[in-house]
Amino acid sequence: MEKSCCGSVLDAAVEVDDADELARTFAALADPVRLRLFSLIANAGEVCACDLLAPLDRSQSTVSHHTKVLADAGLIAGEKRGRWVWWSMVPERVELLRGALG
Amino acid sequence: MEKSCCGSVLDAAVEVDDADELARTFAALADPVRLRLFSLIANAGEVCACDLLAPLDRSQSTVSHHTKVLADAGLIAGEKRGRWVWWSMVPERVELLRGALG
DNA sequence: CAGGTATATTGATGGATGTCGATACATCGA
DNA sequence: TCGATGTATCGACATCCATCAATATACCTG
Repeated sequence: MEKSCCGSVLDAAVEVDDADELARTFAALADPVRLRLFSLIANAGEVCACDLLAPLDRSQSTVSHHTKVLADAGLIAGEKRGRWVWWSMVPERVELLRGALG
Repeated sequence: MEKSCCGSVLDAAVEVDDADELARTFAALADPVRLRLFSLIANAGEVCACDLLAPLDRSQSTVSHHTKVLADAGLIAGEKRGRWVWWSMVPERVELLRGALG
C-alpha cells in the first residue's frame, strides 16, 4: 500500500517506522497531568513555568519532568527569559496529530 | 473557567475529571503496535481478528490484549460472527480526539 | 561576589504496561 | 458428542513511568 501524503492513520496503514514516533507523540498526551499542563499552556498562549505548579498540584521536579516530555514530543517549546522559562504550544505538531486522526 | 462546549484542549482548560478519560483514550493510541492495529482496522473498514496476527507479528494473546485496550477506549468495536470477531473503527470516538486537539 | 530564586537533573520507589505461554471458553464441522 | 479452531483470560516477568526529595545549575539582585 502506498504511503499517504498526509500520514492519516485512517487513510493508509501506518508504517512500522512511523508508528514509533506517532505513538511517542500520543504518549505525551496520555497522562492526565500532562494533558492539563498542555491545556494550560495552549490556552494562555504562553505560561511561565512558575505559574504551573499551583494548578497542577505536583512537585516542582514532577512538573519539570512533564514539560520535558511534552517538549521532547515537540508539542511545546520553552524560551528562557532571565530566571524564568516561558512555555508555548507548537501548533504544527498538534496539527500533525489531528491529521493522523483524519 | 467555564467548560467549553466542544471540549477542546486548546479552547479551555481541561477539567481534572475530563483529563483522566481523555488521557486514557490517548493512551490507547500511545503504543506502536496498537497504532498499526488501529490503522489496519480503520483502513479495511472491518477486519477479522484472525487477519491481524500476521501483519502485527505478535502472539495471539498479545493481539487480543491490544484489541481489548482499544475497545475499552471506545475506539474500535467488535462483532462476533460465528467463530470469528470482526473489528471496526468507531468514528465518533476518533472525532472526539480530533476535537480535543482543535 | 554572595545569597536568593527559578528550573533541571538525579536517584529511589511503587505501580502500570507489553509480552508470552498456558489455559479456559465458545463455536463449528463431522 | 467429540475434536478442531478462533478468541479471551490468567499468571509471570521484564521494562517503563509518575512521583518525590535532594541536589545541581543558571541567573538575578544587592
